[in-house]
Amino acid sequence: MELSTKYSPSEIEAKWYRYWIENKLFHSEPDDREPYTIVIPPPNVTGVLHMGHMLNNTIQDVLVRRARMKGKNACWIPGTDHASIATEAKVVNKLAEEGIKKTDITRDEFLSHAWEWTHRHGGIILEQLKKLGCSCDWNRTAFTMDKIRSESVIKVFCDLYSKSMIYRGVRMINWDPKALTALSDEEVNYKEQQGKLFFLKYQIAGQNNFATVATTRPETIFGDTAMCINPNNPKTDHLKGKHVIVPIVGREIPVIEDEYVDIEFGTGCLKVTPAHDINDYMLGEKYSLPSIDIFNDNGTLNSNGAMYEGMDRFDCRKKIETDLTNAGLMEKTEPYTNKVGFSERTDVPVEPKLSTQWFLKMNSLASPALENVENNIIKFYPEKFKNTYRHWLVNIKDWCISRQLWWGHRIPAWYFTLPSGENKITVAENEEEARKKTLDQYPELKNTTLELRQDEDCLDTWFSSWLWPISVFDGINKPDNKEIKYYYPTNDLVTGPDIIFFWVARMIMAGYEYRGIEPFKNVYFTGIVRDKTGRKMSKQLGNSPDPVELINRYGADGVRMGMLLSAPAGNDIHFDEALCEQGRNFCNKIWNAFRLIKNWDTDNMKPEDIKPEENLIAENWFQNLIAGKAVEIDELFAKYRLSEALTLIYKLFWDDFCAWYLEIIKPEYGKPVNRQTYAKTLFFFEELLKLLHPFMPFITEELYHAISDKEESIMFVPSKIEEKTENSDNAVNQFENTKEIIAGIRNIRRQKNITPKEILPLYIKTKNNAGILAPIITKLGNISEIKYTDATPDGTVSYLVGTAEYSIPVEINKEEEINKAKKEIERLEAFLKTINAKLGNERFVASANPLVVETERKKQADAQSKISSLKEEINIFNK
RNA sequence: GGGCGUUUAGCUCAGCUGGUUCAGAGCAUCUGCCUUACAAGCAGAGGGUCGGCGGUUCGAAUCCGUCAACGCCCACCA
Repeated sequence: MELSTKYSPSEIEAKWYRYWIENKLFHSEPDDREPYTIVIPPPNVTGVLHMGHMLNNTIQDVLVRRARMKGKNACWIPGTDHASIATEAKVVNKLAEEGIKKTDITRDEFLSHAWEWTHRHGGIILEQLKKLGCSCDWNRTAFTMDKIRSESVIKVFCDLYSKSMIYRGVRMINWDPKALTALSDEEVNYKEQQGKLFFLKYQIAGQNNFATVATTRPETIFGDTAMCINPNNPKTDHLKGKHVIVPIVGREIPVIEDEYVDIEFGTGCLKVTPAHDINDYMLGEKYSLPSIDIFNDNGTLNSNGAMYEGMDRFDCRKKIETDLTNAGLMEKTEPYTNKVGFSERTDVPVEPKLSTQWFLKMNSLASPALENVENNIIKFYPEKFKNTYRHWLVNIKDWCISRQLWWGHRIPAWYFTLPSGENKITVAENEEEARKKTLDQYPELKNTTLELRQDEDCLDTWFSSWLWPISVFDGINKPDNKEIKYYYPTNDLVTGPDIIFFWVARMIMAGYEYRGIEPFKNVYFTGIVRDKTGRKMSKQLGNSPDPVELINRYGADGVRMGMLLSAPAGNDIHFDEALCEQGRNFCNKIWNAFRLIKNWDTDNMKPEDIKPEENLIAENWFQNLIAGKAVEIDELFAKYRLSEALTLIYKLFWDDFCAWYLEIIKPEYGKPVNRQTYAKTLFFFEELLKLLHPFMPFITEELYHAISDKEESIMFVPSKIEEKTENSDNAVNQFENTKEIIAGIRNIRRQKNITPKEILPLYIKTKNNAGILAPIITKLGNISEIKYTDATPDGTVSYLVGTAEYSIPVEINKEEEINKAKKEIERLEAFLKTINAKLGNERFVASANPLVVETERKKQADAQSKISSLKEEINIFNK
């Protein structure tokens, strides 16, 4: 059989993914096996795959495939998120390109455009995940705005409202003047801005004197309803009890006193604008100040802005600076750097604004969420994120859940007016229900034409996401259904720490509120994917590689390995394409190991009675090695140290299996292999493939079938590795020692320019030869014979492994060898000195662990014995 | 301003409750090899006073204090 020396992934990947899907191998149904469940963090429905998704989903797939292989009923639920603000913004832009303004069309028209957009672009990302090899149960694909999920959201809203946990209130919120919506605190990013500090002069009422105020936002003077000073500030004493006049508008406002004002900052006078600053708002509440809103929703000034009405807030700032300067009311300006909040979605400065919004009370939801992370019912990996989590929950504020958007779940609240003229609200799952409820509550409305107007706003996207682990199993609408009972709580959640509040914390809250139990047991926080210079990957920088392009270039297995190698939990990953190359090279190595084994002459295999001794040793060694490694891998998985688990398997395959095991058992060219050895080798190869399968699903499935005829997919085949025994470590250690002996031979060959083909004898001077695996040394060292001697023979170069001395006859430079030995003696003597110091220290011998003392004694003896060997060697040279 | 975290080889990191010759791994680099599985490979080698200073201890990369640099989160003095 002729096989290319290079592994080519593309056809193989397509073939096996098709096979997995056609045979429904990812599909899960409840049965009597133990479930293992992951819900995907739903990506934006119209998004495309980026490197963050690659990392996140590779990790999930590794965990799912590992669980599946361990015999669990693994179920990975895929799906997408409607991403209300982001998607609505995209649709608005698209309509704008066609010359359509959102304000010119009806809600229904807009929504039909949005759905069309969603259907056109939706799900691309899920197709990309398939390329990566993700083993999601695609029959269960969910969408946050499909029927089940929408009904769940509405139901939960009504429920929380009926429990008085949802309320409507006027609050200072972050307003996005571009998206025309309220934002939650978490959706605002603060950035440093170069601006100016303006010193404005307010005339003191009834005097010809002025009080100066320092502000960064002179355009908000129209909303001023007080000036505030610190009662303890002597410099502003003269203002106590006075009134001042707001420039331009000429309105008189009181001077109030509060210690909130920083005496050191600016002039010690603060202008108070309750409608447009969160702190001023609090002052306004405290002193019952009126609140004057001066902005329209789009950030232009309203009629309270006098002659500036209709002007944009930033234009107004410039204009008012000029006007105040001309009027002599601008004392001065200074350059000033401050932090301004920007909308995460539209990147425009947010405007603090008083507005009527819907809120969810968080206190009662927060306490079980906090408690069950603190007590490790839900574990975080890495644990450090518990700190962040705790901090947020302890200082939690009510959640503003309404958004002034159309794309999303419309708030199920209906407004109506009583005959008395009073306005009322009914919250119900639909209009019909609302009508019924309203009429039940107000029988007097029965004979009127009751007009119900539904709230125009939508719910925050996260108000659907927080139900995700429940709603994907329809556990809100049908709390007792078979699926939710079987799959929930899920096992692992894999996500980024940036959404720990948005999503993780709130899912935990919803879990306890609606199921009375945690939604998942472990949370694995991935890092942020950065480029190799440490910059965050972004479209703007253009430093993010296209994941699909990477897969085409290196193969999905190669890319998966590249991602994982650099990704310890919680650390940012510095992504470098070189790692994908390493992954691809590894695939190639596996492929070539397969070629070697596959091409052995199995028709003329030797009968087992002449099985070479070295094969027996190698089989025994590798058997023990893999048993120990399997245990280590389990331990690493238990700690979610996937990158280390992969590295371990990588070295096991490459260094131990290929470089040592296969080299030992490899028959001479064209010669047949021993039958037993062959069977054993196939066994090892298949077990290695199984260990690798969660990380590299495609190549392992391909080779599992190609190496020997198999019916079943590798993904369900449990490991057949025997348990580690007490003798395992001995066998492994003995082999490690042998590797060093062989390395010594190779080293001498290299130093003396002796080709590996030249056969050499090896002399060994040792007190016991029990630890020496002669047949292995003979084969891999290309040694003619091994002779045990009492003294180092003349005309040889020697080296030490442990306490034994090995020598090979070569042409030598005595001077050089003596110097080498002297150097080594020097090193050993220095080492011995530190050990002697330790052992000579009574307090060490008395207080240290006896085992430690024992090893120190052994080190001492070893060093002494090595030194005497070397001295003897020098003597021989000097003869 | 408050909190959290990081700092170990050129790069990315491991080193768990101090003690296994503990200073490690992978990649990169250098040297020699196209040795019939694999040059996307093989065989070797070099490279670090574990961020600085101080302390605890018989013993510190590991524990404590402090300083520095970097990163993240929270708050947001107009």
